[in-house]
Amino acid sequence: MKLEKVTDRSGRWYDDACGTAHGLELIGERWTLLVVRELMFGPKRFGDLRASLPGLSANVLTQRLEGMEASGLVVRRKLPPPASVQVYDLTDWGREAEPIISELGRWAARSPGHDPTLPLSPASMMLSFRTMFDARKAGDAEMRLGFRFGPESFVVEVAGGSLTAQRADTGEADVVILGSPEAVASFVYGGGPPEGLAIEGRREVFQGFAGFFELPPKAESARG
Amino acid sequence: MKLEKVTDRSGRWYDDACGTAHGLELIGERWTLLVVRELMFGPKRFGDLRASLPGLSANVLTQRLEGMEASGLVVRRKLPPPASVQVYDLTDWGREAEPIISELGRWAARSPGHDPTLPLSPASMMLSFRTMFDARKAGDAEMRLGFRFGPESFVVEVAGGSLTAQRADTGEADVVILGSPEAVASFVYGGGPPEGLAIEGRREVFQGFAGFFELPPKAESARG
DNA sequence: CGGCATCCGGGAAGATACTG
DNA sequence: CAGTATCTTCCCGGATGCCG
Repeated sequence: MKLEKVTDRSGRWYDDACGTAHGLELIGERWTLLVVRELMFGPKRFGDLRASLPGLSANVLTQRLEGMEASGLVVRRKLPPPASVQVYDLTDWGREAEPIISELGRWAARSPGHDPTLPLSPASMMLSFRTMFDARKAGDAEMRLGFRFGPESFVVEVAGGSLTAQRADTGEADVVILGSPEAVASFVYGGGPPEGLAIEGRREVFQGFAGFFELPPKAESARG
Repeated sequence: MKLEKVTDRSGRWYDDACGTAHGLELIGERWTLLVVRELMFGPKRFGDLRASLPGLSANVLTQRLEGMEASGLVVRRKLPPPASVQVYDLTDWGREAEPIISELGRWAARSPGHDPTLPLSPASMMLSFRTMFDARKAGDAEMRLGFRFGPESFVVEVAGGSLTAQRADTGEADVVILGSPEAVASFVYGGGPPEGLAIEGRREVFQGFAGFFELPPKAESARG
């Protein structure tokens, strides 16, 4: 039976009462944390998850979702008619894993081996805004930006020294940016020109927004 | 050659510019983060690492240490004579992974499936103090506690609403606790009597110290 | 004994093809 | 579209053995 496989973890686990070890048992398997990342802005369908994680094959995704459902990270839900499709969503507790993702990302951005030119999913891009936002640089600026990555759109709001990002319609934004997550990252973090982006509305707002972020310095690798 | 194996990650990696994904490439392999945890309080020898991670076999530990050295997490160092033994130590950057360990532990402690009766290493115990310390509960208390787990000893200091824990001689402590990490955890987090512990010095200081910690409430597993 | 290489069995990951 | 079935490849973990 399938349930046995999910719960029979004989030998493969850490036998360690440390919370960190238990955390690794929950989200330490390959791909699991990236699935959490992709669900962080709301439910997704099986196929959408596959599309945003190109290296992940269908059978492994099935296994991961089963395991995550069994440990209470994820719920499988049917959208109400007329959609009537099945989606996967994080539980409240699963969504509370965001600080882990943030800390991991913040730390790894300092790695000498980090290659920022690889593909980037929309959810990654939005999460990185939350992680890398520098309230000191933003001061008391207030702005609302829309981002459209193909069919997915997000609204990012800066106000009172904090930043929020949500999946939402870009209707009321001061400026709307259309393009790929990679192009947005290259502009905001790379400091280059806004190549490959279509910008509708108050362009200078986006320019100012880009000044609220700075990649941390690379770590020296050979220091003890 | 061996170096090729370490760097040839073709196909097995995430191809994702997100910092989180890169972080998983660095510390996402099985055991890696637990090795970091064990080194968090200072260098250790190969055999000491094995002893504190019972499920980890020698060949896998060798592979992990090689990978961690290659990515700049760990340095291999020879202690000066007369010790003249080889030890592994975290780099500064490697030590900065502590927030990841903390967040993961804090989050996982809320898991319904967490079993706090499993074995616990001294380093885990000390890290959990750093993670779970509640400054509000400590107020302006000041104290210095020594912990002796077999050959390893630590000093924990509470002062000014913050807690520090280091590997150090227990000489100048107000109270010294001798026993197993499991017994300490059971007393501090479980709220039971101090069974299996020998307490030298001001017993009431340890009692008060235990009041500075509280496990967070378990998460509801079936909520979206 | 500490550190590392080698061999082997079991199992997880990845690719592809297939089904409702 | 949402998975399942199958097959291959590679990793994990245990045992053994080699050198200092």
